[in-house]
Amino acid sequence: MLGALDDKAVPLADRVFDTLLLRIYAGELAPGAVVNEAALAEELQTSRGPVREAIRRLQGIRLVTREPYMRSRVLSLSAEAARELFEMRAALEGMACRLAALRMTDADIDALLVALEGERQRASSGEQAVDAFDFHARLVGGCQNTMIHAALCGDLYHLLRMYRRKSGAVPERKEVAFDEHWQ
Amino acid sequence: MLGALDDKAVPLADRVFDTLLLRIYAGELAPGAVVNEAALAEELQTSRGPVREAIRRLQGIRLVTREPYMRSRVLSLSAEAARELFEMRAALEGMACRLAALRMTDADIDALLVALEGERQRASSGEQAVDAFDFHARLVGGCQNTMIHAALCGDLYHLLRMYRRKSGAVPERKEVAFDEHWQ
DNA sequence: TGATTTGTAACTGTTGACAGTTTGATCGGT
DNA sequence: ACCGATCAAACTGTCAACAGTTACAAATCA
Repeated sequence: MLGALDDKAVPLADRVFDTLLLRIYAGELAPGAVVNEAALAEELQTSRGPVREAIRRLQGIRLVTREPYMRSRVLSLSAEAARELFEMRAALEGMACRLAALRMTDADIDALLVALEGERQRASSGEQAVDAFDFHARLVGGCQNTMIHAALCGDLYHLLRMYRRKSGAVPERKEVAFDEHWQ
Repeated sequence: MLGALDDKAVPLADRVFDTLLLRIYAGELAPGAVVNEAALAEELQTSRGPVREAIRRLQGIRLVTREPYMRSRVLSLSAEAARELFEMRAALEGMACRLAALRMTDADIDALLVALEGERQRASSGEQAVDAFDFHARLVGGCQNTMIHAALCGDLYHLLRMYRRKSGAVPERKEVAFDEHWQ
Protein backbone atom coordinates (compact mmCIF):
# COMPACT_ATOMS: atom_id res chain seq x y z
CA MET A 1 0.00 0.00 0.00
CA LEU A 2 1.28 3.45 -0.79
CA GLY A 3 0.64 6.91 0.56
CA ALA A 4 -1.10 5.85 3.72
CA LEU A 5 0.05 7.94 6.65
CA ASP A 6 -2.21 6.23 9.17
CA ASP A 7 -0.59 3.94 11.66
CA LYS A 8 -3.23 3.70 14.31
CA ALA A 9 -3.77 -0.02 14.06
CA VAL A 10 -7.38 0.37 12.98
CA PRO A 11 -8.28 -2.34 10.47
CA LEU A 12 -9.01 -1.27 6.93
CA ALA A 13 -12.34 -3.06 7.06
CA ASP A 14 -13.51 -0.72 9.80
CA ARG A 15 -12.61 2.36 7.83
CA VAL A 16 -14.25 1.00 4.71
CA PHE A 17 -17.35 0.29 6.79
CA ASP A 18 -17.49 3.88 8.01
CA THR A 19 -16.93 5.15 4.50
CA LEU A 20 -19.75 3.09 3.06
CA LEU A 21 -22.06 4.12 5.89
CA LEU A 22 -21.32 7.78 5.17
CA ARG A 23 -21.92 7.25 1.49
CA ILE A 24 -25.25 5.64 2.16
CA TYR A 25 -26.21 8.50 4.42
CA ALA A 26 -25.13 11.04 1.83
CA GLY A 27 -27.18 9.33 -0.83
CA GLU A 28 -24.05 8.63 -2.82
CA LEU A 29 -25.04 4.99 -2.51
CA ALA A 30 -28.74 5.39 -3.13
CA PRO A 31 -31.34 2.81 -2.07
CA GLY A 32 -31.47 0.04 -4.62
CA ALA A 33 -27.99 0.72 -5.94
CA VAL A 34 -25.74 -2.28 -6.35
CA VAL A 35 -22.74 -2.57 -4.05
CA ASN A 36 -19.80 -3.83 -6.04
CA GLU A 37 -16.88 -5.30 -4.14
CA ALA A 38 -14.26 -4.96 -6.84
CA ALA A 39 -15.25 -1.45 -7.89
CA LEU A 40 -15.26 -0.16 -4.32
CA ALA A 41 -11.97 -1.90 -3.63
CA GLU A 42 -10.27 -0.17 -6.52
CA GLU A 43 -11.85 3.17 -5.70
CA LEU A 44 -10.82 2.98 -2.04
CA GLN A 45 -7.31 1.84 -2.90
CA THR A 46 -7.59 -1.45 -1.09
CA SER A 47 -8.24 -5.10 -1.67
CA ARG A 48 -11.56 -6.90 -1.90
CA GLY A 49 -11.16 -8.47 1.52
CA PRO A 50 -11.82 -5.42 3.69
CA VAL A 51 -14.55 -4.23 1.34
CA ARG A 52 -16.20 -7.60 1.52
CA GLU A 53 -16.05 -7.52 5.29
CA ALA A 54 -17.56 -4.05 5.46
CA ILE A 55 -20.39 -5.07 3.15
CA ARG A 56 -21.08 -8.13 5.28
CA ARG A 57 -21.37 -5.92 8.31
CA LEU A 58 -23.79 -3.66 6.51
CA GLN A 59 -25.76 -6.77 5.62
CA GLY A 60 -25.70 -7.75 9.27
CA ILE A 61 -27.56 -4.59 10.22
CA ARG A 62 -29.81 -5.05 7.20
CA LEU A 63 -28.74 -1.93 5.40
CA VAL A 64 -27.71 -4.02 2.42
CA THR A 65 -29.40 -7.06 0.98
CA ARG A 66 -27.74 -10.44 1.18
CA GLU A 67 -28.38 -13.33 -1.15
CA PRO A 68 -25.57 -15.73 -1.93
CA TYR A 69 -23.86 -15.21 -5.27
CA MET A 70 -26.20 -12.37 -6.12
CA ARG A 71 -25.31 -8.73 -6.15
CA SER A 72 -25.92 -6.85 -2.95
CA ARG A 73 -28.07 -3.75 -3.10
CA VAL A 74 -28.60 -0.89 -0.70
CA LEU A 75 -31.84 -1.43 1.14
CA SER A 76 -34.84 0.46 -0.15
CA LEU A 77 -37.45 0.75 2.57
CA SER A 78 -40.96 -0.24 1.69
CA ALA A 79 -43.91 1.22 3.55
CA GLU A 80 -44.31 -2.14 5.24
CA ALA A 81 -40.71 -2.18 6.39
CA ALA A 82 -40.97 1.38 7.65
CA ARG A 83 -44.01 0.47 9.72
CA GLU A 84 -42.17 -2.50 11.21
CA LEU A 85 -39.19 -0.33 11.94
CA PHE A 86 -41.23 2.21 13.86
CA GLU A 87 -43.06 -0.49 15.76
CA MET A 88 -39.79 -2.03 16.85
CA ARG A 89 -38.36 1.30 17.87
CA ALA A 90 -41.51 2.08 19.83
CA ALA A 91 -41.16 -1.17 21.72
CA LEU A 92 -37.54 -0.57 22.67
CA GLU A 93 -37.93 3.10 23.43
CA GLY A 94 -40.96 2.45 25.53
CA MET A 95 -39.00 -0.04 27.59
CA ALA A 96 -36.10 2.38 27.77
CA CYS A 97 -38.44 5.05 29.12
CA ARG A 98 -39.83 2.74 31.74
CA LEU A 99 -36.40 1.62 32.87
CA ALA A 100 -35.01 5.13 32.85
CA ALA A 101 -37.87 6.34 35.00
CA LEU A 102 -37.04 3.65 37.50
CA ARG A 103 -33.30 4.07 37.51
CA MET A 104 -32.43 7.67 36.83
CA THR A 105 -31.75 9.88 39.81
CA ASP A 106 -34.14 12.68 40.53
CA ALA A 107 -31.50 15.19 39.53
CA ASP A 108 -31.05 13.53 36.16
CA ILE A 109 -34.77 13.45 35.58
CA ASP A 110 -35.11 17.09 36.48
CA ALA A 111 -32.30 18.03 34.11
CA LEU A 112 -33.93 16.00 31.39
CA LEU A 113 -37.31 17.65 31.94
CA VAL A 114 -35.70 21.07 31.84
CA ALA A 115 -34.02 20.23 28.56
CA LEU A 116 -37.30 18.89 27.23
CA GLU A 117 -39.15 22.05 28.18
CA GLY A 118 -36.48 24.20 26.54
CA GLU A 119 -36.76 22.12 23.44
CA ARG A 120 -40.49 22.45 23.26
CA GLN A 121 -40.21 26.20 23.56
CA ARG A 122 -37.76 26.15 20.71
CA ALA A 123 -40.02 23.93 18.66
CA SER A 124 -41.20 26.80 16.50
CA SER A 125 -37.69 27.74 15.46
CA GLY A 126 -35.26 25.82 13.27
CA GLU A 127 -34.31 22.20 13.19
CA GLN A 128 -35.35 20.15 16.15
CA ALA A 129 -33.78 16.96 14.95
CA VAL A 130 -30.47 17.39 16.76
CA ASP A 131 -32.16 18.30 20.01
CA ALA A 132 -34.60 15.48 19.63
CA PHE A 133 -31.81 13.01 19.18
CA ASP A 134 -30.00 14.41 22.15
CA PHE A 135 -33.11 13.91 24.22
CA HIS A 136 -33.48 10.38 23.01
CA ALA A 137 -29.82 9.66 23.59
CA ARG A 138 -29.96 10.89 27.17
CA LEU A 139 -33.11 8.96 27.82
CA VAL A 140 -31.71 5.77 26.38
CA GLY A 141 -28.48 6.32 28.26
CA GLY A 142 -30.43 6.58 31.48
CA CYS A 143 -32.07 3.21 31.12
CA GLN A 144 -28.92 1.36 32.18
CA ASN A 145 -29.29 -1.21 29.45
CA THR A 146 -26.40 -1.24 27.02
CA MET A 147 -28.10 -3.80 24.83
CA ILE A 148 -31.17 -1.67 24.21
CA HIS A 149 -28.92 1.32 23.93
CA ALA A 150 -26.82 -0.37 21.28
CA ALA A 151 -29.88 -1.45 19.33
CA LEU A 152 -31.52 1.97 19.35
CA CYS A 153 -28.41 4.03 18.72
CA GLY A 154 -26.83 1.46 16.43
CA ASP A 155 -28.68 -0.78 14.05
CA LEU A 156 -32.09 0.83 14.33
CA TYR A 157 -30.66 4.32 14.16
CA HIS A 158 -29.10 3.56 10.80
CA LEU A 159 -32.38 2.29 9.42
CA LEU A 160 -34.29 5.23 10.87
CA ARG A 161 -31.90 7.64 9.26
CA MET A 162 -32.37 5.78 6.01
CA TYR A 163 -36.09 6.32 6.29
CA ARG A 164 -35.87 9.98 7.22
CA ARG A 165 -33.87 10.53 4.09
CA LYS A 166 -36.82 9.56 1.94
CA SER A 167 -39.67 11.23 3.75
CA GLY A 168 -38.58 14.46 5.43
CA ALA A 169 -39.01 15.21 9.10
CA VAL A 170 -41.56 13.28 11.05
CA PRO A 171 -43.50 15.35 13.57
CA GLU A 172 -43.56 13.49 16.85
CA ARG A 173 -45.05 14.13 20.20
CA LYS A 174 -42.22 13.10 22.39
CA GLU A 175 -43.54 14.78 25.50
CA VAL A 176 -46.69 12.75 25.44
CA ALA A 177 -44.83 9.48 25.23
CA PHE A 178 -42.49 10.45 28.03
CA ASP A 179 -45.16 11.73 30.39
CA GLU A 180 -47.21 8.67 29.75
CA HIS A 181 -44.41 6.47 30.97
CA TRP A 182 -43.48 8.78 33.77
CA GLN A 183 -46.80 9.20 35.47
CA MET B 1 -38.65 -21.14 -14.32
CA LEU B 2 -38.78 -22.59 -10.87
CA GLY B 3 -35.44 -23.86 -9.69
CA ALA B 4 -36.83 -26.22 -7.11
CA LEU B 5 -34.14 -28.79 -7.77
CA ASP B 6 -31.30 -26.39 -7.38
CA ASP B 7 -27.93 -27.64 -6.42
CA LYS B 8 -26.67 -26.79 -3.00
CA ALA B 9 -24.74 -23.69 -4.02
CA VAL B 10 -24.68 -22.76 -0.37
CA PRO B 11 -21.51 -20.86 0.50
CA LEU B 12 -19.04 -22.51 2.79
CA ALA B 13 -19.19 -19.56 5.15
CA ASP B 14 -22.85 -20.28 5.83
CA ARG B 15 -22.17 -23.90 6.67
CA VAL B 16 -19.27 -22.93 8.92
CA PHE B 17 -21.54 -20.43 10.63
CA ASP B 18 -24.13 -23.12 11.35
CA THR B 19 -21.43 -25.46 12.57
CA LEU B 20 -19.99 -22.92 14.97
CA LEU B 21 -23.46 -22.04 16.23
CA LEU B 22 -24.14 -25.68 16.93
CA ARG B 23 -20.84 -26.05 18.70
CA ILE B 24 -21.57 -23.08 20.89
CA TYR B 25 -24.96 -24.51 21.71
CA ALA B 26 -23.44 -27.89 22.50
CA GLY B 27 -20.90 -26.31 24.81
CA GLU B 28 -18.11 -27.57 22.64
CA LEU B 29 -17.15 -23.95 22.30
CA ALA B 30 -17.68 -22.91 25.90
CA PRO B 31 -18.17 -19.30 27.01
CA GLY B 32 -14.84 -17.57 27.27
CA ALA B 33 -13.09 -20.00 24.95
CA VAL B 34 -10.97 -18.46 22.23
CA VAL B 35 -12.15 -18.84 18.65
CA ASN B 36 -9.16 -19.55 16.48
CA GLU B 37 -9.52 -18.97 12.74
CA ALA B 38 -6.67 -21.14 11.59
CA ALA B 39 -7.43 -24.05 13.90
CA LEU B 40 -11.10 -24.13 12.92
CA ALA B 41 -10.19 -23.81 9.26
CA GLU B 42 -7.94 -26.83 9.40
CA GLU B 43 -10.43 -28.80 11.46
CA LEU B 44 -13.31 -28.03 9.11
CA GLN B 45 -11.21 -28.77 6.03
CA THR B 46 -11.54 -25.33 4.59
CA SER B 47 -9.68 -22.06 4.32
CA ARG B 48 -9.54 -19.19 6.74
CA GLY B 49 -11.81 -17.02 4.60
CA PRO B 50 -15.13 -18.72 5.28
CA VAL B 51 -14.22 -19.28 8.93
CA ARG B 52 -13.39 -15.62 9.30
CA GLU B 53 -16.69 -14.66 7.76
CA ALA B 54 -18.63 -16.97 10.03
CA ILE B 55 -16.87 -15.59 13.09
CA ARG B 56 -17.63 -12.06 11.99
CA ARG B 57 -21.27 -12.94 11.71
CA LEU B 58 -21.23 -14.40 15.20
CA GLN B 59 -19.65 -11.17 16.35
CA GLY B 60 -22.43 -9.28 14.62
CA ILE B 61 -25.03 -10.96 16.82
CA ARG B 62 -22.74 -10.49 19.81
CA LEU B 63 -22.19 -14.17 20.49
CA VAL B 64 -18.45 -13.67 20.09
CA THR B 65 -16.36 -10.74 21.23
CA ARG B 66 -14.70 -8.48 18.72
CA GLU B 67 -11.63 -6.37 19.31
CA PRO B 68 -9.28 -5.70 16.43
CA TYR B 69 -6.15 -7.81 16.36
CA MET B 70 -7.15 -9.55 19.57
CA ARG B 71 -8.36 -13.09 19.85
CA SER B 72 -12.11 -13.50 19.75
CA ARG B 73 -13.79 -15.30 22.60
CA VAL B 74 -17.19 -16.85 23.00
CA LEU B 75 -19.41 -14.53 24.98
CA SER B 76 -19.78 -15.29 28.66
CA LEU B 77 -22.93 -13.71 30.00
CA SER B 78 -22.65 -11.67 33.13
CA ALA B 79 -25.64 -11.22 35.42
CA GLU B 80 -25.86 -7.66 34.16
CA ALA B 81 -25.94 -8.76 30.56
CA ALA B 82 -28.57 -11.39 31.31
CA ARG B 83 -30.78 -8.77 32.92
CA GLU B 84 -30.41 -6.52 29.89
CA LEU B 85 -31.19 -9.41 27.61
CA PHE B 86 -34.42 -10.23 29.38
CA GLU B 87 -35.44 -6.61 29.47
CA MET B 88 -34.96 -6.29 25.76
CA ARG B 89 -36.86 -9.47 25.05
CA ALA B 90 -39.68 -8.31 27.29
CA ALA B 91 -39.92 -5.09 25.31
CA LEU B 92 -40.08 -6.81 21.95
CA GLU B 93 -42.33 -9.63 23.04
CA GLY B 94 -44.69 -7.24 24.69
CA MET B 95 -45.00 -5.28 21.48
CA ALA B 96 -45.39 -8.53 19.54
CA CYS B 97 -48.26 -9.53 21.83
CA ARG B 98 -49.98 -6.20 21.40
CA LEU B 99 -49.63 -6.28 17.63
CA ALA B 100 -50.68 -9.91 17.41
CA ALA B 101 -53.80 -9.21 19.43
CA LEU B 102 -54.70 -6.49 16.97
CA ARG B 103 -53.91 -8.36 13.79
CA MET B 104 -54.53 -12.04 14.33
CA THR B 105 -57.86 -13.42 13.23
CA ASP B 106 -60.23 -14.74 15.84
CA ALA B 107 -59.67 -18.25 14.57
CA ASP B 108 -55.93 -17.93 15.01
CA ILE B 109 -56.34 -16.55 18.48
CA ASP B 110 -58.67 -19.36 19.45
CA ALA B 111 -56.26 -21.94 18.15
CA LEU B 112 -53.47 -20.30 20.08
CA LEU B 113 -55.47 -20.27 23.29
CA VAL B 114 -56.34 -23.90 22.84
CA ALA B 115 -52.69 -24.77 22.38
CA LEU B 116 -51.84 -22.69 25.42
CA GLU B 117 -54.41 -24.45 27.54
CA GLY B 118 -53.15 -27.82 26.42
CA GLU B 119 -49.65 -26.80 27.27
CA ARG B 120 -50.60 -25.65 30.73
CA GLN B 121 -52.30 -28.94 31.42
CA ARG B 122 -49.15 -30.68 30.33
CA ALA B 123 -47.02 -28.43 32.50
CA SER B 124 -46.64 -31.06 35.19
CA SER B 125 -45.20 -33.62 32.79
CA GLY B 126 -41.86 -33.56 30.98
CA GLU B 127 -40.05 -30.79 29.19
CA GLN B 128 -42.10 -27.75 28.39
CA ALA B 129 -39.36 -25.89 26.59
CA VAL B 130 -40.25 -27.05 23.09
CA ASP B 131 -43.91 -26.27 23.54
CA ALA B 132 -43.08 -22.93 25.06
CA PHE B 133 -41.00 -21.99 22.11
CA ASP B 134 -43.71 -23.08 19.75
CA PHE B 135 -46.14 -20.83 21.56
CA HIS B 136 -43.76 -17.93 21.36
CA ALA B 137 -43.04 -18.59 17.71
CA ARG B 138 -46.72 -18.62 16.82
CA LEU B 139 -47.34 -15.49 18.78
CA VAL B 140 -44.43 -13.64 17.21
CA GLY B 141 -45.48 -14.90 13.81
CA GLY B 142 -48.92 -13.44 14.34
CA CYS B 143 -47.66 -9.93 14.96
CA GLN B 144 -47.04 -9.30 11.28
CA ASN B 145 -43.68 -7.70 11.90
CA THR B 146 -40.81 -9.54 10.30
CA MET B 147 -38.27 -7.25 11.90
CA ILE B 148 -39.37 -8.02 15.44
CA HIS B 149 -39.78 -11.64 14.43
CA ALA B 150 -36.23 -11.78 13.15
CA ALA B 151 -34.87 -10.14 16.28
CA LEU B 152 -36.70 -12.43 18.68
CA CYS B 153 -36.20 -15.68 16.78
CA GLY B 154 -32.74 -14.77 15.54
CA ASP B 155 -30.21 -12.74 17.46
CA LEU B 156 -31.98 -12.65 20.80
CA TYR B 157 -32.90 -16.30 20.63
CA HIS B 158 -29.25 -17.26 20.32
CA LEU B 159 -28.33 -15.19 23.35
CA LEU B 160 -31.28 -16.53 25.32
CA ARG B 161 -30.26 -20.05 24.55
CA MET B 162 -26.76 -19.18 25.69
CA TYR B 163 -28.17 -18.03 28.99
CA ARG B 164 -30.39 -21.05 29.49
CA ARG B 165 -27.35 -23.22 29.12
CA LYS B 166 -25.79 -21.74 32.22
CA SER B 167 -28.76 -21.55 34.53
CA GLY B 168 -31.19 -24.39 33.89
CA ALA B 169 -34.83 -23.90 33.00
CA VAL B 170 -36.43 -20.63 33.88
CA PRO B 171 -39.95 -20.97 35.23
CA GLU B 172 -42.11 -18.47 33.44
CA ARG B 173 -45.70 -17.51 33.64
CA LYS B 174 -46.47 -17.13 30.00
CA GLU B 175 -50.24 -17.25 30.45
CA VAL B 176 -50.19 -14.23 32.70
CA ALA B 177 -48.25 -12.15 30.25
CA PHE B 178 -50.47 -13.16 27.39
CA ASP B 179 -53.75 -12.59 29.17
CA GLU B 180 -52.50 -9.27 30.38
CA HIS B 181 -51.98 -8.12 26.84
CA TRP B 182 -55.11 -9.70 25.56
CA GLN B 183 -57.66 -8.24 27.92
C1' DT C 1 11.86 -14.34 44.51
C1' DG C 2 9.36 -11.00 41.86
C1' DA C 3 8.82 -7.63 38.36
C1' DT C 4 10.42 -5.95 33.85
C1' DT C 5 12.25 -6.47 29.40
C1' DT C 6 12.85 -8.77 25.26
C1' DG C 7 12.37 -12.02 21.70
C1' DT C 8 9.88 -15.53 19.40
C1' DA C 9 5.78 -17.90 18.16
C1' DA C 10 1.00 -17.56 17.09
C1' DC C 11 -2.72 -15.15 15.49
C1' DT C 12 -5.28 -11.56 12.96
C1' DG C 13 -5.44 -8.43 8.91
C1' DT C 14 -4.49 -7.99 4.01
C1' DT C 15 -3.48 -9.20 -0.67
C1' DG C 16 -3.77 -11.17 -5.34
C1' DA C 17 -4.99 -15.17 -8.01
C1' DC C 18 -8.30 -18.90 -9.13
C1' DA C 19 -13.00 -21.31 -9.27
C1' DG C 20 -18.07 -21.27 -9.53
C1' DT C 21 -22.28 -18.62 -10.30
C1' DT C 22 -25.07 -15.03 -12.02
C1' DT C 23 -26.08 -11.38 -15.37
C1' DG C 24 -27.05 -9.36 -19.69
C1' DA C 25 -26.85 -9.60 -24.39
C1' DT C 26 -26.72 -11.86 -28.69
C1' DC C 27 -28.73 -15.16 -31.65
C1' DG C 28 -32.17 -18.20 -33.52
C1' DG C 29 -36.94 -20.11 -33.71
C1' DT C 30 -42.12 -19.32 -33.78
C1' DA D 1 -41.95 -8.66 -32.77
C1' DC D 2 -41.76 -11.96 -28.99
C1' DC D 3 -39.88 -15.71 -26.41
C1' DG D 4 -36.41 -18.98 -25.17
C1' DA D 5 -31.65 -21.03 -25.43
C1' DT D 6 -26.56 -19.90 -25.60
C1' DC D 7 -22.46 -17.69 -24.56
C1' DA D 8 -19.14 -14.24 -22.89
C1' DA D 9 -18.29 -10.85 -19.37
C1' DA D 10 -18.69 -9.56 -14.66
C1' DC D 11 -19.26 -10.62 -10.12
C1' DT D 12 -19.15 -13.38 -5.85
C1' DG D 13 -16.97 -17.21 -3.26
C1' DT D 14 -12.65 -19.54 -2.05
C1' DC D 15 -7.87 -20.25 -1.42
C1' DA D 16 -2.92 -19.84 -0.12
C1' DA D 17 0.78 -16.72 0.91
C1' DC D 18 2.48 -12.30 3.06
C1' DA D 19 2.47 -8.36 6.45
C1' DG D 20 1.43 -6.33 10.97
C1' DT D 21 0.10 -6.96 15.74
C1' DT D 22 -0.56 -9.36 19.94
C1' DA D 23 0.39 -12.96 23.38
C1' DC D 24 3.33 -15.97 25.84
C1' DA D 25 7.61 -17.42 27.80
C1' DA D 26 12.35 -17.31 28.62
C1' DA D 27 15.91 -14.33 30.11
C1' DT D 28 17.53 -10.36 32.83
C1' DC D 29 17.82 -7.25 36.65
C1' DA D 30 16.40 -5.46 41.32
